[in-house]
Amino acid sequence: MFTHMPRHPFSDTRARIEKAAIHLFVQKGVTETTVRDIARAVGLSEGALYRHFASKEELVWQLFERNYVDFAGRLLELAERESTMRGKLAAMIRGFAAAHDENPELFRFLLFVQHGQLGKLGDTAPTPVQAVRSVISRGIAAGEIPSQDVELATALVFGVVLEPVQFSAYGQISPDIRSIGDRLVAAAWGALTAL
Amino acid sequence: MFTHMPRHPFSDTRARIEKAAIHLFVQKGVTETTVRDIARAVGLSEGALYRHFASKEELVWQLFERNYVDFAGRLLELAERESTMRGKLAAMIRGFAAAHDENPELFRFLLFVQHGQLGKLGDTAPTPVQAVRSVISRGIAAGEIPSQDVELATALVFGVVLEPVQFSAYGQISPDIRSIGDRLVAAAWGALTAL
Amino acid sequence: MFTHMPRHPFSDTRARIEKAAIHLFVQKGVTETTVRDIARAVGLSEGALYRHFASKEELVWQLFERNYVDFAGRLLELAERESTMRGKLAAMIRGFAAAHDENPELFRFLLFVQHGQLGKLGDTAPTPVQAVRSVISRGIAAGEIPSQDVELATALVFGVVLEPVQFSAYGQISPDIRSIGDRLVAAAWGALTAL
Amino acid sequence: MFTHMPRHPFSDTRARIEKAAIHLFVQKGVTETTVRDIARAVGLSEGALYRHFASKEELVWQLFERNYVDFAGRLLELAERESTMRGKLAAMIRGFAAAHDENPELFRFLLFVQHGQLGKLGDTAPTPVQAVRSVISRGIAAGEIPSQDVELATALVFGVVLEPVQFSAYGQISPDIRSIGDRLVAAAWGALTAL
DNA sequence: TATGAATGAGACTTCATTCAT
DNA sequence: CATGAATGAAGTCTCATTCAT
Repeated sequence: MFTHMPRHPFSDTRARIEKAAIHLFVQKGVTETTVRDIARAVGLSEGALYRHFASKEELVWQLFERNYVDFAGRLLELAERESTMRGKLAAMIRGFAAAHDENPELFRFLLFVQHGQLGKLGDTAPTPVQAVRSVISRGIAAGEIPSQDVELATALVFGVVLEPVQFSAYGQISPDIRSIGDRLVAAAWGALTAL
Repeated sequence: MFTHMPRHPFSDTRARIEKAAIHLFVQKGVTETTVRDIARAVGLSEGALYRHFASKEELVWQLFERNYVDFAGRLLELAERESTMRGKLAAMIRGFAAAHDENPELFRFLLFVQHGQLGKLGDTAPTPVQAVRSVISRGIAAGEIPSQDVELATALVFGVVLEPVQFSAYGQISPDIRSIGDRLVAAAWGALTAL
Repeated sequence: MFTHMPRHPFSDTRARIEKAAIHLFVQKGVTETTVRDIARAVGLSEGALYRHFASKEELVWQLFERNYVDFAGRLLELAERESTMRGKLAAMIRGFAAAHDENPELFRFLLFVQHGQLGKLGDTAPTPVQAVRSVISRGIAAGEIPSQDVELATALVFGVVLEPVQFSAYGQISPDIRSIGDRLVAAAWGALTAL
Repeated sequence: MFTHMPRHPFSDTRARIEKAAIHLFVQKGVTETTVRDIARAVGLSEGALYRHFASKEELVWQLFERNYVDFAGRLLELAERESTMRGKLAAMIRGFAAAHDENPELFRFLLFVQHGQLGKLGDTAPTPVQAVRSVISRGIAAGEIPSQDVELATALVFGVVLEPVQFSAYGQISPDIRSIGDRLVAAAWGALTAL
C-alpha cells in the first residue's frame, strides 16, 4: 500500500547520503572513504552526489558543523534546566550519553573522527567543550567545585565520558552508554573533587 | 686521523626516517602523509626509502608495534616496583606522563593516531590497556578498589590520562604532563572510587 | 481584454537561448561554456534546453551556419549595388563594419570563435571569404587591381578588416568600427595596390 | 650504432612533451586536448607528465610566456639593426615570417591559440604588439608615416601579417611565408600610408 | 514544454611503488 | 645504498545528455 520511492518530491536522497557518509567515515576514516564508496552505499552514481554537495570536503564540513553546533545547543539547554552546577554537569553528561545512544555513529563522527576540525569553527560558535568548561568555571566560582585549573578539569570530564565510548567500540563495554550514566556522573565528579 | 661519519654502519638514516614519519603522521595523519613528504623531510629520494622499509604500511606498522609493546613493557616494569595496587596505578599513570613528555609525538602516534590498529596486535602481546586493566582487576579482588566493571574502570583511567594530553595539543593545557602527574593520579583514583 | 505574453507561439525562448549562447561562447569559448551556463543565463533548466536544440554541438552549428550564410548574402547584395570593383570592395568592407557594430558578439562568434568550422560548410555555400575573393578576382581580371595572388590578396583584405576588430576587443581601439570604415577601405586598397 | 634513448641523463622528455603539446593545442585547441592525448603522443603515462609540469594549465602558460617573450625579444633585436622606421618595420615583418616558417605550430600557438592570454603578461613584459606599436609611433613622430591612430595602425600591420598565416593553414596560400615577405612588407606599408 | 535528479563517460591529478642507472 | 623518471591504479570532480514527473 505504499509507492516505491517518489522520484524527486521531498526526496530523502540528501539524508541518505549523509547517513551513509557518516557510517563510512566512522568505519574507515574520512580520507579512506571514497566518493565512490558513498555513492555505492546510497545506490547512486558518483556524479549524482555532486548535485547534493559541492565537494567531499564540503560534505564532511557540513556534516560536522551543523551537527556539532546542534549538539552544543542541546547540552546548553539541558544545563539550563538545572540550578546547581553539579546538576548542570550531570545533565550534560547524561546528554552526551543520550546523544551517543540515539546515534552512535554520528556521535563518534563528531567527537572522534572530526574533533580535529574544531579549530575551524569560528570562536563564537557554541561547542560542547565550551558548555562544559563554562559550567565548571562557574562551579568553581560558586565554591561547588574545588579550585583548580579549569581547562584541565574540562579535559578530565571529557575523558571520563568519551573514553568509555571509545572502549565500547572495541567490545567489552556495552554500547548502551545511557545505562552507565550514573556511573559516569559519579566518576566525573570524583575526578573533579579528588585533589 | 679524524673520523668522518661512517658511511653505512649503524647509519642513523632509519632513525631519521622514523622520526620524520612520526612527526608527519601526528601532524597530518597517516593517509594524508605521502611517501614523498617523508622523503623530503629526511632529505632523501622517494626510492631510497624503500631500502629501509618494504612499504609505507610496513613502516607504519613497525613504528606502532615496536614502540607500543615497548611502552607496555615499561609500564609493567614500573608497576612491579610497587606493592599496593594504588601504588602500581599511580606509577603507571606517571609512566604515561613521562612517556608523553619524553617524546610527545611518539606518544600521540601510539595512543591517538594508531590506537585503532590495536586489534591487529595478537591477543598475547602485552599492551598498556592490559597492564592497567590487570592492576585494576587485582585491586578490586584485593578490596583496594570498590567492586565494579573492570573494563569501564580501565576506560575511566585512560580517559583521565589521555584527554588532558589531547587538550594540551590544542593549547590551554601545558604540554608538561609530568607536572600534573599528581593531579591525574588523584583524578583517576577519584573516578575509580566514586560510586 | 488585454493580451498576456503568448504562451508558446513564436516564443522568443529560442532567440534568448541563442543570444545567451553567443554571448558566452564569445566570452569564454565554446568548449568552456557548459550547457548549464547557458541554461542559467536564460533562466531555464538544463533539460529544457534540449526541447529547443538536439545537442550543444547542434546549437553551435546552427548558430554558425545560418548566420554565416546570412552574412555572406548581405555582403553579396551590397556588392551587387556597386559597379566598380573598388566600389564593391568598399561596400563589402563597410558591410563588415556594419555587421560588427550591429551585433559585435555575433560578429566575433562568426569570424573568430567559429571560423575554424568553415571547412564544414559544403563547398557550394556562399561565404564572406568567397564574396571578397570573387570581387578581387574580377578586379584583377578587369585591370582595376594589380595582378597578384588572389588568395593572398583576399587574406590581406580580411586582415585589414578583422584585426582592428580583434584589437577593439582589448580596448584602445573604439568598438565603433563603422566610424573607421573609410580608413579600413583605404588601408585595404593600399595593401592591394602596393606592390 | 646508437643507444636506445638514455633513461634520465639530459633526458629530452620535457622538450618532447612541449613539442607534442603545441602540436595538439594548435590542431585541436587547448581545452580539447587532454592530458592523455599529450601523454600518448609522447609515449608516456599520464602520471609521468606531472613530474615535468605541475598542471596542464601550467604547461600551457609556460609554453606561452617563455616563447612569446622570446619572440618579442627577437623582433626588438631585428628592429634595432635598422635605422629608418620603414626599415625597422620591414625587418620585424620579415621576423614574423621567419618565426613562422621555422616553427609554424609554435607561431600559431603563440599568435592565434593563446593570444587571448596576452592580458596575463605583466604590463612590463615586452610583446610583439608593443614592438610594432613603438616603431609605428616613432615613425609617425619622425614624419616617416602619416599621422594616424597608432593603435589602429598597429592592428593593420598585424592583420596584414597574420591573416595570410591563417589562410595558409587552410590551404591555397603557401605555408612558406618568408617567400612572400616582400609582398607583406609592401602591403603593410601600403595600408599605413593610404589615407 | 519545463524541471532537476540521475547517469556515465571521461577529465585532471595524486601517489605508492618499481627500476635502470 | 641512492636517484628520480616512470607506471598504473585510483581518486575527485565535470558535464552533455536522459528521463520520470
